[in-house]
Amino acid sequence: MTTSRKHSANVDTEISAGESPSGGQLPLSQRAMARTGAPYLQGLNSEQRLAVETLEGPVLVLAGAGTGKTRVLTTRIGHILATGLARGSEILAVTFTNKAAHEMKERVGSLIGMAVEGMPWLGTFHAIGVRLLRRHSELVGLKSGFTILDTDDQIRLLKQLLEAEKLDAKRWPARQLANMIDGWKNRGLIPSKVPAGEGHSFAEGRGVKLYAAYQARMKELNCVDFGDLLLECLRLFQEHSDVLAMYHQKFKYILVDEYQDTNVAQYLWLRLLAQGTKNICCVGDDDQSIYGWRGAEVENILRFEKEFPGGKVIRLEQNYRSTGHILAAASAIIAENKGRLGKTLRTDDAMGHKVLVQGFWDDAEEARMIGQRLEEMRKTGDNLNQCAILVRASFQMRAFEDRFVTMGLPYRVIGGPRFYERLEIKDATAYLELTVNPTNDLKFERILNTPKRGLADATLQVLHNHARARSLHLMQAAREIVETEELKPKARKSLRDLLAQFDGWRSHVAHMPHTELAQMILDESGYTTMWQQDPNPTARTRLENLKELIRFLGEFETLQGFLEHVSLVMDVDAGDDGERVSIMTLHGAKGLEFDTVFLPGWEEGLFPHQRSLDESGVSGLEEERRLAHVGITRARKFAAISFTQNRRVHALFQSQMPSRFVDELPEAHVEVAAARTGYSNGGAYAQSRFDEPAAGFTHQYETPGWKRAQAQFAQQANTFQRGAPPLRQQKRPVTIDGDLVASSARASSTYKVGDQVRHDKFGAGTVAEIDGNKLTVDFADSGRKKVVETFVSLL
DNA sequence: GTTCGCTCACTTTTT
DNA sequence: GTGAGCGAAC
Repeated sequence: MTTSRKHSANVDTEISAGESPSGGQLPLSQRAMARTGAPYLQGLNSEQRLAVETLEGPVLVLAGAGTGKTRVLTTRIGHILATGLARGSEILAVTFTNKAAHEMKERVGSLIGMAVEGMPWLGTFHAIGVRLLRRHSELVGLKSGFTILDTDDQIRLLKQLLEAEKLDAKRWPARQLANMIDGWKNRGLIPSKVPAGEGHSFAEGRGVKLYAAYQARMKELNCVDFGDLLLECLRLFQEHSDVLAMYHQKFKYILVDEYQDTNVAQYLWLRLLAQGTKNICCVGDDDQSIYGWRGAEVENILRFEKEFPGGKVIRLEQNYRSTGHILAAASAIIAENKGRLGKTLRTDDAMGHKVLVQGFWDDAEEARMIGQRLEEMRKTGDNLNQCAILVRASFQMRAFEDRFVTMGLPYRVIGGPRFYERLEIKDATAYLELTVNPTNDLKFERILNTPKRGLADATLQVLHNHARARSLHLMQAAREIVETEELKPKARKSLRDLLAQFDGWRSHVAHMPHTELAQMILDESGYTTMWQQDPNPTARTRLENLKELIRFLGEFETLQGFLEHVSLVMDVDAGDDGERVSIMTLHGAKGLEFDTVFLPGWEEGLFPHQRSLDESGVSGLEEERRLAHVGITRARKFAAISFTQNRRVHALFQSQMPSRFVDELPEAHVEVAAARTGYSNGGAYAQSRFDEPAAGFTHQYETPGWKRAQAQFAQQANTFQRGAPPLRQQKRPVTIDGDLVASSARASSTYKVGDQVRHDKFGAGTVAEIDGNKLTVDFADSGRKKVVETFVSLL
């Protein structure tokens, strides 16, 4: 490190003075670069610089925690572009998450000052997969407008298949089948390639047959699931060598982020593409591979040199994040693992605080003590945003939430259900999707009777039969059915009304702003009303979410653009401010860092998790250990590990043993928290049972006072967290809100023909027609438009 | 067609 | 202890 700092300093001198002692040792090209100015290379250490500049041939960058992995990746892209070796469109850069893709785009952009559009092939495996498939859909038996199934749709489809096979849904749950199929897809196996015997575990050996049926059905519906986005690409490349050759030509450089998380399918995909230039650079850390359970193969990274002949391995071992003791503790733990490539992290930072190890009586005490510590920190001015509690399993979060609610300590839970996984958001997008694309049967099923309109299973059955007999999609089948006597009058009318509504909405797609159309759809369909009338307190949040959805929709040009995005990008950043402690799982914390990290629940059976040990034995244990390593390395300045003697496991209290990982911590870098009464006899780590007279506390969880506090907090949190609503209502027109009734039902409009109105987007205009809450307005600048009245104001 | 109540399972989670 | 999902009763 020191050498490289000197080194970059030399480059500086060289530019100004034109001479340098080390200048002569540098390759010409690099000296030239330094002269023309390669500011992005400055500040890199020698390892990083090597990783950036080794462009030819396969390279594996083993980037330990906090060693500047993303920096290397983005600088490498910048370097390729700056040296003119390839254009943005000739670089394939893949990540796992959208978040990572975004970050990379942003950082490359600011590094090079280049437009993001210049890198069309920077994205997630799945996003790039879609892109490839859309281009060549016909070659894999799809039509270009194919849709992507989410997990919900997938399960729904599988359920139908199971039903058709007359299999007991209870004995053979669709979810299990879905997992099995996903597993196969992760391994790049199409139905015919599944090893004999594997499907036998499901439904008396019908597993593979069901998989094949599922694939066939998806083709009929012109859709794919997430796994297919890769699998179908593989098939495309394997069966159409000309297409593959084209991409070999195209992609001059390939970069892969988080390589340790790739599954077999992704590996095969990469290998096929890398056969072209062989310039593939994989960045990853075998010590941070924690996704084995969802198909990631650490083997991919361990075997890199074998699989990519001539490949170089570059290790980044200089850690810029954590202080000495923390790094030493993390290193000692991971050193226990056998199957690893091996790295030695080092830091120039001070030793800092030792890692604190502390035992507690139970999870309530654990939460209380951590809460207390956080409170003290807050009082002394520490930023709670820089503090995190990282748990192994989400049920552990509860104790902390309960405690923090009582204390009034602000916190945020990261990793709950994603925005687009919420029921109301899925329902709403289903309506939007159907308006644009009436052939999406799974979405049609989803909303047919939501809100309740008397169109349940019986009706659906009729529609299904008709659709199958005449090979129509459900919406079309419905159209034909309402013309017959097939349905009871009530259902028939209800269905006819629904179809008419969709026709109405569809007629607006072309000329009505899509946010307004979306609002109209949600109002007229009765969906908003459904939640407004729901006495459940969660309904409020759901309405808020719908509002957020409309707002988010506004960030897209068109409805179609939005929907395409939604199927792949499953998250919206809910920008919330205010200082809060983060509570999240260890998995969720990967890639993040905090000044202070609490690691509770280090107990045998919980961490390492029993199930991990049972199901995967030693490799399971090693993955858990990597998780421990990930956890500790999240901390910059302070890490506190704790365990409890007693924990509620399911319903009952269990006596717990400290995790074996606790004993693997190096004595020299750990401080065992001394309980106030002294624990020092016995040799075990502190049991702070006597620490604090727990008496009064245990009961308070049922007291009315506590419940009140909780309710109050929840309310506050609601208004506070969701923040803007009251404010936003004043600033911009209300979209969906508690008091907005299904607006088309409202008899009279507040406007009359001839009124002069203003619209945010279209400017001033004159009302020409009124239809319920929809106005036809002649705008001075934009001509005649249909708009929803809440979007305009009187001039 | 809807609602109620019983049973079951319960680690991690992205796209 | 709790929530989801399914089947049986209204």
